[in-house]
Amino acid sequence: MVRTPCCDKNGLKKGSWTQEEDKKLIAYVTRYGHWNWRLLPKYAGLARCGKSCRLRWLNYLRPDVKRGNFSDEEEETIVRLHGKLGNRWSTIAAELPGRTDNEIKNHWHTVLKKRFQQNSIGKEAVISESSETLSENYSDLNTTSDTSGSASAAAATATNDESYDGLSGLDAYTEPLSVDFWTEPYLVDNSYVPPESEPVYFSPMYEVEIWNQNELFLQECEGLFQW
DNA sequence: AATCCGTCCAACCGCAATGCA
DNA sequence: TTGCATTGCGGTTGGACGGAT
Repeated sequence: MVRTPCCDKNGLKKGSWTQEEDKKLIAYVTRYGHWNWRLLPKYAGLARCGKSCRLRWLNYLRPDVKRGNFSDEEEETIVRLHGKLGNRWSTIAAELPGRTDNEIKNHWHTVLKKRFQQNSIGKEAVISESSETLSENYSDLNTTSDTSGSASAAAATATNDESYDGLSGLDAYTEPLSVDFWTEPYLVDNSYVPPESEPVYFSPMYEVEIWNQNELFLQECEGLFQW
């Protein structure tokens, strides 16, 4: 979606994720969990590095990721915690269920920071800078939030709704899947023979019958992914 | 209609922290 | 205790998109 797709020196794909890749990742993590991000893409039939898979799952595909605009309460929390903690986005994210550190970081840089800067400029004309603490600036934001930020956020959301956002692709669980999807991981990976030290029972190859007769699994997934 | 420009945000990168043999 | 592997975090990038010109 964003970066130009390319392959690195190891032949691993980079750039935006396709619907098919999302399906594979969701299907694998839902069933087996993320017991080892490094080995996961190999077992899941993905030509991605584990780091990329982890990021995609945590920031976008997890069933509990909240999409859409930030509420006033959420923005207030972000501003307050940022004033207290600084750029500790993961800690801030922990206080906002369903929001990821990446999402919060982006929202801060695109909306809240500007609001904060505008607010600071406005206040400089009235209050001497020396007497004003950073936290006061932040707390001020809570009562002066205008609608411009929300409007732009809403516009961005609308944009996302129209394009492929990965989540619409989760119709994977409501629309019939092709046989290819469930068999492709084996086709991709069948050249890989895990060493004895690796837990082969986490591999789809270990449960071929389940992956081929996936009706029950699909029903389980439908219950988990109701975006 | 075409082009420019600013905004948004998914994804990458590098480094720090943690786990484990 | 040490060194390697893995995970987690924060900064940054750059393409898509929409509005302005």
